[in-house]
Amino acid sequence: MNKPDTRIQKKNQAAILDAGLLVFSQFGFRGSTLDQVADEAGLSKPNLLYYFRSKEAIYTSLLAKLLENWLEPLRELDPQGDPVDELMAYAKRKLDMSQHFPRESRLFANEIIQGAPRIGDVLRGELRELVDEIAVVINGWAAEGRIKAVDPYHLIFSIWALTQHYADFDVQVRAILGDVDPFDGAEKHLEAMLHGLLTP
Amino acid sequence: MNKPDTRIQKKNQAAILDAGLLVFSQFGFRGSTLDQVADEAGLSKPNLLYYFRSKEAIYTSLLAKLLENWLEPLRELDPQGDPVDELMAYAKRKLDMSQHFPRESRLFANEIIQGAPRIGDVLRGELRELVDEIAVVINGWAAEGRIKAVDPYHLIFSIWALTQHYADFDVQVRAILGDVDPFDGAEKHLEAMLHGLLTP
DNA sequence: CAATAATTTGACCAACTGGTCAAAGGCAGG
DNA sequence: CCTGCCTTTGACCAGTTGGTCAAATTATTG
Repeated sequence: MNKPDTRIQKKNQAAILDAGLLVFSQFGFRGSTLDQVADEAGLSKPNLLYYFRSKEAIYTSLLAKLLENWLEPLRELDPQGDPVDELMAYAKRKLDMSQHFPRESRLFANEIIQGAPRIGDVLRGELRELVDEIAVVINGWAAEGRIKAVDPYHLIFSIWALTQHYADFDVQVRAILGDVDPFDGAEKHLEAMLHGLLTP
Repeated sequence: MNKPDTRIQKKNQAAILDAGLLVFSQFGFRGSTLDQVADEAGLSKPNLLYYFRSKEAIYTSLLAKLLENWLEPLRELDPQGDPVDELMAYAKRKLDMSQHFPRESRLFANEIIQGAPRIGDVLRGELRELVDEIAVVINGWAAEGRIKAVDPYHLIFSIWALTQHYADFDVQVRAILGDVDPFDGAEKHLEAMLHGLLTP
């Protein structure tokens, strides 16, 4: 029964999601209006609602897409690889996302700050399980003496915190750095931090 | 001309600011309504507006108070002290704020994510100057060989990022840690991070 | 206790909100 | 060119929003 989307549908749905991402990531769900999204997408409000059932539908559609990209890098972490390399690679992947998809990061941040009303289940379910698995791996590495003993959970938190900071607090970072590109120094600093934390 | 506030004024203004802090920190300025704040404060909406000119006035009043507490710990950093001790003390001060004043942290986060429309000037002015001064101090310490060479700006960012993460992403952190108190491990991890980053 | 000032409220308003709907406009295949 | 479907829109609606105001209520003070 699902007819494949026409060209026009694809284009407009993409435009709406792109506009929604921009608006929702800045003002959060409650602070955003359909008119803002419609303007940004270059469509009329009723036209938006022809493609999406409701404001909520646009938002949850964005969140769903986001969660995939959010969890994926975690899965790519290879227990067989070199500990420092693996964690560094993960951190860099996250930093790249902050650099190239800051709106996604801010959307996520907004949702969490609001209390994660729509993704709390994923956090307590899928995400937690994933992190638990990785914690086991990291503890294993530490037990083998391949890295220093660290709390794996807080290690992961610090990678998240630092990398997402460059997207979520972009305005503040740039206010302080002036013309210097934040991401130049960020990567080196991230390396230094992980190195100091992990290398025996 | 400024008559001192009566008991009733003090009580109600405090109630309004407390309610405003709760509401604004969760939903941001645009996502919050005066009715929410009024309910939370246990006052009627017109009564709110008897004490504050507008929604904006409540919000900016909160931001002003917040900025003081936000900048103060930075000023307490003593260039004469022991580098690692000083930075560690600063980080712990920030972590304590995240633990005991998470709403303030989230209010700040919301404002920044929105693009800091009301405090951009402070960021580019007062905050930037302060950070610049501290950067000089840190660079001095490094030049004297008392700490490893680090980018002082990104060092400060990582302290901010990590400490505020525990307040702003509280829901996510607790979703992952379950019953474990985040702030137990956080302080130790913060120490480990700074130690690894600073100790030669 | 009366008078004055501070506080609280219900009724109200214009603008905005998310959402509906019937009708009109456009576009493909025959 | 016509038919049928996809797309777009203007008009509209009920509920919410920030904010006003005059009147009522409650302190405070001489």
